[in-house]
Amino acid sequence: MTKTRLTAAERSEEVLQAAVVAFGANGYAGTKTDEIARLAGVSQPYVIRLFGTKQQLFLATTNRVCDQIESAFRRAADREATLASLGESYNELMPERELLVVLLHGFAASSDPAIGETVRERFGRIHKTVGELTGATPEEVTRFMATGMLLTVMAAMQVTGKNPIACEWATELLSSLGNPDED
Amino acid sequence: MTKTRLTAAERSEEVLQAAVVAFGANGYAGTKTDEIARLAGVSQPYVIRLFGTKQQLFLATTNRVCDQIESAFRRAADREATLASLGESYNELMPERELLVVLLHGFAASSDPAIGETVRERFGRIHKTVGELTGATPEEVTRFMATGMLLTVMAAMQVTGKNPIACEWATELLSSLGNPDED
DNA sequence: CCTTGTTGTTATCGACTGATAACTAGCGTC
DNA sequence: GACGCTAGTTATCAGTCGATAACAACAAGG
Repeated sequence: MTKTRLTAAERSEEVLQAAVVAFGANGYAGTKTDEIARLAGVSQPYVIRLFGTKQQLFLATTNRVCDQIESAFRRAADREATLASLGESYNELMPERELLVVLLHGFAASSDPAIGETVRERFGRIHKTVGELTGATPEEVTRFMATGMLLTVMAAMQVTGKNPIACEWATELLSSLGNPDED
Repeated sequence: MTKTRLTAAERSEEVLQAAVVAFGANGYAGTKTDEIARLAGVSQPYVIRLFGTKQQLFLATTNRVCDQIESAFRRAADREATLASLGESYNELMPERELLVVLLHGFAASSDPAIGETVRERFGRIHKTVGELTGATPEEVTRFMATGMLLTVMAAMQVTGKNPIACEWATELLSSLGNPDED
């Protein structure tokens, strides 16, 4: 457990992973840089120096999360280019509940101009990517995104993911997602 | 513009309306009680004394917002008990973008146990209410909620509501909501 | 008009929190 | 094996923010 010295890039990567967890749990305004630092095992000022600003760290975290979501969709489309296939990749994403939830916190922090701009751009990109990957109709893509938002919100409410909070409506709702009348 | 003296209940009501605006704009952690106070035209300590705690004020705000959403749905069902009718009431809710967005901020703040519990309870209630009011199948209700979440997220991103931020994907997405292949 | 209860304010605390500055220490290299 | 560069720390500030306490002003009743 001796202090392992890493390059700035490597350490930034670790901090970014910690940031996903921390921001996912408490959102942009609700997360202190000190908590991220503790999760990453470094000092709080160093976190700031690596990313310049809490805001920039959040933007980096958001972009990283969106990259991961998109690449998960790409991998799924690689196996089978259907909405159903991409939908299954949600389950692949779910275990790390934070991924989706960080995005939700980005939406919530949209009143900050820089965050709003980033988040709109990334959401639009995901929307476009899903359409291109599957060749589905706009209506189908929109419904897919809608379902995704519902799952994201439920993840934020902690009724999905590992050890979810018990909730009758949640289980009922999830089961009614399993059998859509078509697809 | 002389100081109008109100009863505590009346003033609380005004503060609550200000809280909807403020929390809707910046979320739970991102909003300062002082800003709510300024919006309501009273001093910050008085806001605290009326509600005890910032958290309790947020809970009151959340509950009030959910009440308004539910009653909007009830009014819509009173006119016509279909999902399409309830869906139109979204447009009625939209002008005050904040209403939906406050709820989103509640989801985002679910890591706070008290907020999480409240928000889960209220979301489940809305879900149940929609089902009861329309008699739609669980799958239909779920899809309705999913669409609602998508609209809520878009409201948070400021691409809907009065003077929305221009966005190609947003207009495209909204138009594909207008013509679902059935209903 | 004076007392009393309720509305509302000003003053202020104490904890927090992002950011800066200045210093320390490991690692390669000539 | 000193030098220099980059990784990382400790110390600390300056501004914020929720909350408390003490006080002020207004209205109603006797």
